[in-house]
Amino acid sequence: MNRFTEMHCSIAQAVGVVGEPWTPLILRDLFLGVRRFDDLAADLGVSRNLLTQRLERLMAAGVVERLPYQERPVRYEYHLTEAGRDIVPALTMLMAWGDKWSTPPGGPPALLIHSCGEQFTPVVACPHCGGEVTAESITMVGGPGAAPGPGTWVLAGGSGPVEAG
Amino acid sequence: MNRFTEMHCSIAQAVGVVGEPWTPLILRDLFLGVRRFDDLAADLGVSRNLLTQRLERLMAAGVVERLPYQERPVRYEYHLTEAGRDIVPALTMLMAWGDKWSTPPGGPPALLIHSCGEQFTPVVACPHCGGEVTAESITMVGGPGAAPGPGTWVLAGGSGPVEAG
DNA sequence: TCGACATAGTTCAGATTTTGAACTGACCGA
DNA sequence: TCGGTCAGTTCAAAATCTGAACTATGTCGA
Repeated sequence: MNRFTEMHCSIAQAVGVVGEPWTPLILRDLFLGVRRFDDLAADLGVSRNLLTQRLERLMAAGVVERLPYQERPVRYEYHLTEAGRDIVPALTMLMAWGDKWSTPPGGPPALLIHSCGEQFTPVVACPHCGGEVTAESITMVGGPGAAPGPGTWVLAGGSGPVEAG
Repeated sequence: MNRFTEMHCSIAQAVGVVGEPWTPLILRDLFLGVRRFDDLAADLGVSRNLLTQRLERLMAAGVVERLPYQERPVRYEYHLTEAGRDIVPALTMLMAWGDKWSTPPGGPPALLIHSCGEQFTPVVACPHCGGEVTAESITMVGGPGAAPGPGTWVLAGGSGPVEAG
Protein backbone atom coordinates (compact mmCIF):
# COMPACT_ATOMS: atom_id res chain seq x y z
CA MET A 1 0.00 0.00 0.00
CA ASN A 2 1.18 3.45 -0.89
CA ARG A 3 -0.51 6.62 -2.01
CA PHE A 4 -0.82 5.42 -5.58
CA THR A 5 -2.70 2.25 -4.71
CA GLU A 6 -5.23 4.36 -2.85
CA MET A 7 -6.19 6.36 -5.92
CA HIS A 8 -9.27 5.52 -7.98
CA CYS A 9 -7.33 4.99 -11.17
CA SER A 10 -6.19 1.72 -12.67
CA ILE A 11 -2.94 3.20 -13.92
CA ALA A 12 -2.22 4.44 -10.41
CA GLN A 13 -3.07 0.98 -9.07
CA ALA A 14 -0.59 -0.64 -11.42
CA VAL A 15 2.04 2.01 -10.77
CA GLY A 16 1.56 1.57 -7.04
CA VAL A 17 2.31 -2.14 -7.29
CA VAL A 18 4.83 -2.49 -10.10
CA GLY A 19 5.97 1.09 -10.59
CA GLU A 20 8.27 1.57 -7.63
CA PRO A 21 11.96 2.11 -8.32
CA TRP A 22 13.67 -1.15 -9.38
CA THR A 23 10.44 -3.16 -9.51
CA PRO A 24 10.05 -3.30 -13.30
CA LEU A 25 13.66 -4.48 -13.57
CA ILE A 26 13.12 -7.09 -10.88
CA LEU A 27 10.16 -8.41 -12.86
CA ARG A 28 12.22 -8.39 -16.05
CA ASP A 29 14.94 -10.43 -14.36
CA LEU A 30 12.47 -12.90 -12.92
CA PHE A 31 10.99 -13.31 -16.39
CA LEU A 32 14.44 -13.89 -17.84
CA GLY A 33 15.21 -16.56 -15.27
CA VAL A 34 17.22 -14.68 -12.65
CA ARG A 35 15.46 -16.01 -9.58
CA ARG A 36 17.78 -15.97 -6.58
CA PHE A 37 18.27 -13.16 -4.14
CA ASP A 38 22.01 -12.81 -4.60
CA ASP A 39 21.73 -13.06 -8.39
CA LEU A 40 19.07 -10.38 -8.49
CA ALA A 41 21.08 -8.09 -6.22
CA ALA A 42 24.25 -8.59 -8.26
CA ASP A 43 22.60 -8.28 -11.65
CA LEU A 44 20.63 -5.16 -10.81
CA GLY A 45 23.08 -3.45 -8.49
CA VAL A 46 20.25 -2.67 -6.11
CA SER A 47 20.92 -2.52 -2.37
CA ARG A 48 20.02 -5.75 -0.65
CA ASN A 49 17.68 -4.31 1.92
CA LEU A 50 15.70 -2.57 -0.78
CA LEU A 51 15.54 -5.77 -2.80
CA THR A 52 14.16 -7.54 0.26
CA GLN A 53 11.52 -4.87 0.65
CA ARG A 54 10.52 -4.88 -3.02
CA LEU A 55 10.20 -8.66 -3.11
CA GLU A 56 8.07 -8.56 0.03
CA ARG A 57 5.77 -5.99 -1.53
CA LEU A 58 5.51 -7.97 -4.74
CA MET A 59 4.68 -11.12 -2.81
CA ALA A 60 2.05 -9.28 -0.77
CA ALA A 61 0.55 -8.05 -4.03
CA GLY A 62 0.49 -11.57 -5.46
CA VAL A 63 2.83 -10.73 -8.32
CA VAL A 64 5.75 -12.84 -7.12
CA GLU A 65 5.95 -16.03 -5.08
CA ARG A 66 8.84 -17.53 -3.14
CA LEU A 67 9.44 -21.24 -3.56
CA PRO A 68 12.04 -23.41 -1.81
CA TYR A 69 14.45 -25.06 -4.19
CA GLN A 70 16.38 -26.98 -1.53
CA GLU A 71 16.17 -28.01 2.10
CA ARG A 72 19.00 -27.97 4.64
CA PRO A 73 19.54 -25.12 4.55
CA VAL A 74 16.25 -23.96 3.08
CA ARG A 75 16.88 -21.73 0.09
CA TYR A 76 14.26 -19.91 -1.89
CA GLU A 77 13.76 -18.78 -5.45
CA TYR A 78 11.42 -16.06 -6.58
CA HIS A 79 8.97 -16.72 -9.40
CA LEU A 80 6.38 -14.68 -11.25
CA THR A 81 2.80 -15.66 -10.45
CA GLU A 82 0.07 -15.51 -13.07
CA ALA A 83 -0.41 -11.82 -12.26
CA GLY A 84 3.32 -11.34 -12.63
CA ARG A 85 3.47 -13.07 -16.00
CA ASP A 86 0.50 -10.95 -17.02
CA ILE A 87 2.55 -7.77 -16.66
CA VAL A 88 5.18 -9.02 -19.13
CA PRO A 89 3.36 -7.76 -22.26
CA ALA A 90 3.29 -4.28 -20.74
CA LEU A 91 7.03 -4.59 -20.08
CA THR A 92 7.60 -5.44 -23.73
CA MET A 93 5.82 -2.21 -24.67
CA LEU A 94 8.14 -0.26 -22.39
CA MET A 95 11.06 -2.04 -23.98
CA ALA A 96 9.83 -1.16 -27.47
CA TRP A 97 9.39 2.46 -26.41
CA GLY A 98 12.89 2.55 -24.96
CA ASP A 99 14.28 1.11 -28.19
CA LYS A 100 12.42 3.62 -30.32
CA TRP A 101 13.06 6.81 -28.36
CA SER A 102 16.27 6.18 -26.53
CA THR A 103 18.36 4.90 -29.48
CA PRO A 104 20.89 2.72 -27.68
CA PRO A 105 24.37 2.80 -29.24
CA GLY A 106 24.82 -0.23 -31.44
CA GLY A 107 21.15 -1.10 -31.68
CA PRO A 108 18.69 -2.70 -29.29
CA PRO A 109 20.24 -4.73 -26.43
CA ALA A 110 17.57 -7.39 -26.77
CA LEU A 111 15.09 -8.65 -29.34
CA LEU A 112 11.77 -10.43 -29.01
CA ILE A 113 10.83 -13.61 -30.81
CA HIS A 114 7.19 -14.58 -30.96
CA SER A 115 5.96 -18.16 -30.88
CA CYS A 116 5.10 -17.71 -34.59
CA GLY A 117 8.85 -17.69 -35.19
CA GLU A 118 9.27 -14.05 -36.14
CA GLN A 119 11.36 -11.41 -34.45
CA PHE A 120 8.92 -8.59 -33.76
CA THR A 121 8.22 -5.18 -32.29
CA PRO A 122 5.13 -5.47 -30.10
CA VAL A 123 2.08 -3.31 -30.73
CA VAL A 124 -1.05 -2.73 -28.68
CA ALA A 125 -4.18 -3.76 -30.53
CA CYS A 126 -7.95 -3.61 -30.19
CA PRO A 127 -9.18 -7.20 -29.91
CA HIS A 128 -12.42 -6.31 -31.76
CA CYS A 129 -11.04 -4.92 -34.99
CA GLY A 130 -7.40 -5.89 -34.65
CA GLY A 131 -6.44 -2.28 -35.32
CA GLU A 132 -3.54 -0.63 -33.59
CA VAL A 133 -4.10 1.30 -30.38
CA THR A 134 -2.49 4.73 -30.47
CA ALA A 135 -3.02 7.95 -28.52
CA GLU A 136 -4.97 9.26 -31.52
CA SER A 137 -7.21 6.23 -31.95
CA ILE A 138 -8.62 5.93 -28.45
CA THR A 139 -10.93 7.80 -26.10
CA MET A 140 -11.28 7.33 -22.37
CA VAL A 141 -14.68 7.48 -20.74
CA GLY A 142 -15.73 7.17 -17.13
CA GLY A 143 -16.45 3.56 -16.16
CA PRO A 144 -18.81 2.07 -13.56
CA GLY A 145 -16.23 2.58 -10.82
CA ALA A 146 -15.59 6.24 -11.62
CA ALA A 147 -15.42 8.33 -8.47
CA PRO A 148 -14.28 11.80 -7.50
CA GLY A 149 -10.91 12.19 -5.90
CA PRO A 150 -7.28 12.76 -6.73
CA GLY A 151 -6.39 11.69 -10.20
CA THR A 152 -9.91 11.13 -11.40
CA TRP A 153 -11.79 14.39 -11.78
CA VAL A 154 -11.18 14.26 -15.48
CA LEU A 155 -13.36 11.21 -15.80
CA ALA A 156 -15.50 11.60 -12.70
CA GLY A 157 -19.17 10.93 -13.06
CA GLY A 158 -18.87 8.99 -16.27
CA SER A 159 -19.68 12.25 -17.99
CA GLY A 160 -18.89 10.96 -21.43
CA PRO A 161 -15.99 10.89 -23.82
CA VAL A 162 -12.96 12.94 -22.99
CA GLU A 163 -11.20 14.64 -25.83
CA ALA A 164 -7.61 13.61 -25.55
CA GLY A 165 -4.39 14.14 -27.39
CA MET B 1 19.77 11.07 -16.35
CA ASN B 2 19.65 8.66 -13.50
CA ARG B 3 21.10 5.24 -12.88
CA PHE B 4 18.39 3.52 -14.90
CA THR B 5 19.03 5.50 -18.07
CA GLU B 6 22.66 4.46 -17.87
CA MET B 7 21.89 0.76 -18.06
CA HIS B 8 22.11 -1.18 -21.32
CA CYS B 9 18.50 -2.26 -21.24
CA SER B 10 15.58 -0.73 -23.06
CA ILE B 11 13.20 -1.37 -20.19
CA ALA B 12 15.61 0.44 -17.88
CA GLN B 13 15.82 3.29 -20.40
CA ALA B 14 12.06 3.65 -20.44
CA VAL B 15 11.80 3.32 -16.68
CA GLY B 16 14.51 5.93 -16.26
CA VAL B 17 12.54 8.45 -18.28
CA VAL B 18 8.89 7.71 -17.58
CA GLY B 19 9.11 5.47 -14.52
CA GLU B 20 9.88 7.95 -11.79
CA PRO B 21 7.26 8.43 -9.10
CA TRP B 22 4.28 10.47 -10.40
CA THR B 23 5.51 10.54 -14.00
CA PRO B 24 3.09 7.94 -15.42
CA LEU B 25 0.21 9.82 -13.81
CA ILE B 26 1.47 13.13 -15.18
CA LEU B 27 1.50 11.59 -18.65
CA ARG B 28 -1.98 10.18 -18.12
CA ASP B 29 -3.29 13.61 -17.14
CA LEU B 30 -1.62 15.29 -20.10
CA PHE B 31 -3.21 12.70 -22.36
CA LEU B 32 -6.61 13.35 -20.79
CA GLY B 33 -6.30 17.07 -21.32
CA VAL B 34 -5.08 18.34 -17.96
CA ARG B 35 -2.34 20.63 -19.19
CA ARG B 36 -1.76 23.45 -16.72
CA PHE B 37 0.61 23.45 -13.82
CA ASP B 38 -1.96 24.24 -11.15
CA ASP B 39 -4.45 21.76 -12.58
CA LEU B 40 -1.87 18.99 -12.63
CA ALA B 41 -0.76 19.76 -9.07
CA ALA B 42 -4.34 19.85 -7.82
CA ASP B 43 -5.52 16.78 -9.71
CA LEU B 44 -2.57 14.62 -8.73
CA GLY B 45 -1.93 15.92 -5.23
CA VAL B 46 1.79 16.02 -5.97
CA SER B 47 3.97 18.66 -4.36
CA ARG B 48 4.55 21.60 -6.66
CA ASN B 49 8.33 21.54 -6.56
CA LEU B 50 8.36 17.89 -7.53
CA LEU B 51 5.92 18.56 -10.35
CA THR B 52 8.27 21.27 -11.60
CA GLN B 53 11.17 18.85 -11.52
CA ARG B 54 9.29 16.04 -13.25
CA LEU B 55 8.07 18.32 -16.03
CA GLU B 56 11.60 19.60 -16.54
CA ARG B 57 12.91 16.07 -16.85
CA LEU B 58 10.16 15.08 -19.25
CA MET B 59 10.88 18.15 -21.39
CA ALA B 60 14.61 17.37 -21.39
CA ALA B 61 13.77 13.84 -22.53
CA GLY B 62 11.56 15.14 -25.32
CA VAL B 63 8.42 13.52 -23.96
CA VAL B 64 6.62 16.74 -23.03
CA GLU B 65 6.74 20.26 -24.44
CA ARG B 66 5.71 23.55 -22.91
CA LEU B 67 3.71 25.92 -25.10
CA PRO B 68 2.47 29.43 -24.28
CA TYR B 69 -1.29 29.76 -24.41
CA GLN B 70 -1.40 33.47 -23.60
CA GLU B 71 0.86 36.51 -23.40
CA ARG B 72 0.84 39.17 -20.68
CA PRO B 73 1.42 37.44 -18.46
CA VAL B 74 2.92 34.54 -20.34
CA ARG B 75 1.26 31.31 -19.29
CA TYR B 76 2.25 27.86 -20.43
CA GLU B 77 0.55 24.57 -21.04
CA TYR B 78 2.25 21.20 -21.14
CA HIS B 79 1.64 18.88 -24.07
CA LEU B 80 2.73 15.39 -24.99
CA THR B 81 5.19 15.27 -27.88
CA GLU B 82 5.17 12.44 -30.39
CA ALA B 83 7.37 10.42 -28.03
CA GLY B 84 4.91 11.20 -25.24
CA ARG B 85 1.89 10.11 -27.26
CA ASP B 86 3.82 6.99 -28.16
CA ILE B 87 3.92 5.89 -24.53
CA VAL B 88 0.12 6.00 -24.26
CA PRO B 89 -0.43 2.43 -25.54
CA ALA B 90 1.90 1.17 -22.82
CA LEU B 91 -0.11 3.15 -20.28
CA THR B 92 -3.29 1.47 -21.49
CA MET B 93 -1.65 -1.91 -20.82
CA LEU B 94 -0.84 -0.83 -17.27
CA MET B 95 -4.43 0.32 -16.91
CA ALA B 96 -5.74 -3.02 -18.14
CA TRP B 97 -3.44 -4.84 -15.74
CA GLY B 98 -4.62 -2.66 -12.85
CA ASP B 99 -8.24 -3.38 -13.77
CA LYS B 100 -7.63 -7.10 -13.98
CA TRP B 101 -5.54 -7.65 -10.86
CA SER B 102 -6.54 -4.88 -8.53
CA THR B 103 -10.33 -5.27 -8.82
CA PRO B 104 -11.48 -1.75 -7.99
CA PRO B 105 -14.73 -1.60 -5.99
CA GLY B 106 -17.61 -0.91 -8.34
CA GLY B 107 -15.77 -1.82 -11.49
CA PRO B 108 -13.16 -0.05 -13.59
CA PRO B 109 -12.89 3.72 -13.09
CA ALA B 110 -12.39 4.27 -16.81
CA LEU B 111 -13.04 2.48 -20.07
CA LEU B 112 -11.35 2.67 -23.44
CA ILE B 113 -13.14 3.20 -26.74
CA HIS B 114 -11.28 2.42 -29.93
CA SER B 115 -11.75 4.35 -33.16
CA CYS B 116 -13.59 1.28 -34.48
CA GLY B 117 -16.37 2.21 -32.08
CA GLU B 118 -15.99 -0.64 -29.59
CA GLN B 119 -15.20 -0.48 -25.92
CA PHE B 120 -12.17 -2.72 -25.51
CA THR B 121 -9.48 -4.21 -23.30
CA PRO B 122 -6.14 -3.67 -25.00
CA VAL B 123 -3.86 -6.58 -25.83
CA VAL B 124 -0.27 -6.71 -27.01
CA ALA B 125 0.07 -8.40 -30.38
CA CYS B 126 2.73 -9.63 -32.77
CA PRO B 127 2.42 -7.55 -35.96
CA HIS B 128 3.52 -10.51 -38.10
CA CYS B 129 0.92 -13.10 -37.13
CA GLY B 130 -1.51 -10.94 -35.19
CA GLY B 131 -1.27 -13.39 -32.30
CA GLU B 132 -1.32 -12.27 -28.71
CA VAL B 133 1.94 -11.58 -26.90
CA THR B 134 2.10 -13.30 -23.53
CA ALA B 135 4.92 -14.27 -21.18
CA GLU B 136 4.57 -17.81 -22.49
CA SER B 137 4.60 -16.94 -26.18
CA ILE B 138 7.79 -14.92 -26.35
CA THR B 139 11.53 -15.40 -26.03
CA MET B 140 14.14 -12.73 -25.54
CA VAL B 141 17.46 -12.94 -27.31
CA GLY B 142 20.49 -10.69 -27.22
CA GLY B 143 20.32 -7.95 -29.85
CA PRO B 144 23.05 -6.09 -31.74
CA GLY B 145 23.50 -3.65 -28.85
CA ALA B 146 23.85 -6.34 -26.20
CA ALA B 147 26.66 -5.51 -23.80
CA PRO B 148 27.86 -6.71 -20.44
CA GLY B 149 26.96 -4.70 -17.39
CA PRO B 150 24.31 -4.34 -14.76
CA GLY B 151 20.96 -5.62 -15.85
CA THR B 152 22.16 -7.37 -18.95
CA TRP B 153 24.24 -10.40 -18.15
CA VAL B 154 21.29 -12.61 -18.85
CA LEU B 155 21.35 -11.63 -22.50
CA ALA B 156 24.99 -10.60 -22.82
CA GLY B 157 26.81 -11.76 -25.88
CA GLY B 158 23.71 -12.53 -27.87
CA SER B 159 24.15 -16.07 -26.68
CA GLY B 160 20.83 -17.22 -28.02
CA PRO B 161 17.31 -17.72 -26.73
CA VAL B 162 16.73 -17.44 -23.04
CA GLU B 163 14.29 -19.81 -21.48
CA ALA B 164 11.85 -17.64 -19.62
CA GLY B 165 8.74 -18.09 -17.52
C1' DT C 1 37.29 -29.99 14.30
C1' DC C 2 38.69 -26.03 11.88
C1' DG C 3 38.41 -22.79 8.33
C1' DA C 4 36.60 -21.35 3.88
C1' DC C 5 32.58 -20.89 1.16
C1' DA C 6 27.58 -20.25 -0.31
C1' DT C 7 22.99 -18.32 0.21
C1' DA C 8 19.69 -15.27 2.05
C1' DG C 9 18.98 -12.15 4.28
C1' DT C 10 19.34 -7.84 8.42
C1' DT C 11 21.25 -3.63 10.40
C1' DC C 12 22.39 1.07 10.36
C1' DA C 13 24.57 5.58 9.36
C1' DG C 14 24.73 8.84 5.83
C1' DA C 15 22.95 10.64 1.41
C1' DT C 16 19.19 11.63 -1.49
C1' DT C 17 14.41 12.45 -2.47
C1' DT C 18 9.77 13.85 -1.36
C1' DT C 19 6.30 16.33 1.22
C1' DG C 20 3.76 20.23 2.64
C1' DA C 21 3.28 24.73 3.47
C1' DA C 22 4.45 29.30 2.71
C1' DC C 23 6.29 32.67 -0.30
C1' DT C 24 7.40 35.33 -4.91
C1' DG C 25 6.33 37.78 -9.03
C1' DA C 26 3.63 39.14 -13.01
C1' DC C 27 -0.64 40.55 -14.30
C1' DC C 28 -5.97 41.37 -14.28
C1' DG C 29 -10.37 43.46 -12.90
C1' DA C 30 -13.20 46.19 -9.76
C1' DT D 1 -5.50 49.78 -3.96
C1' DC D 2 -7.22 45.19 -2.94
C1' DG D 3 -8.15 40.57 -3.98
C1' DG D 4 -7.57 36.86 -7.25
C1' DT D 5 -5.13 33.82 -10.84
C1' DC D 6 -1.28 31.37 -12.56
C1' DA D 7 3.26 29.41 -12.50
C1' DG D 8 6.34 28.56 -10.24
C1' DT D 9 10.42 28.77 -5.94
C1' DT D 10 12.06 28.11 -1.21
C1' DC D 11 12.99 25.43 2.73
C1' DA D 12 12.60 22.49 6.85
C1' DA D 13 10.98 18.04 8.17
C1' DA D 14 9.93 13.33 6.85
C1' DA D 15 10.58 9.35 4.14
C1' DT D 16 13.34 6.56 1.20
C1' DC D 17 17.62 4.64 -0.69
C1' DT D 18 22.61 3.43 -0.73
C1' DG D 19 26.53 0.97 0.59
C1' DA D 20 28.98 -1.54 3.58
C1' DA D 21 29.28 -4.58 7.28
C1' DC D 22 27.21 -8.16 9.84
C1' DT D 23 24.19 -12.49 11.00
C1' DA D 24 22.49 -17.10 10.44
C1' DT D 25 22.44 -21.70 8.58
C1' DG D 26 24.50 -25.23 6.52
C1' DT D 27 28.11 -27.56 3.15
C1' DC D 28 32.66 -29.14 1.96
C1' DG D 29 37.57 -30.34 2.29
C1' DA D 30 41.66 -31.17 5.06
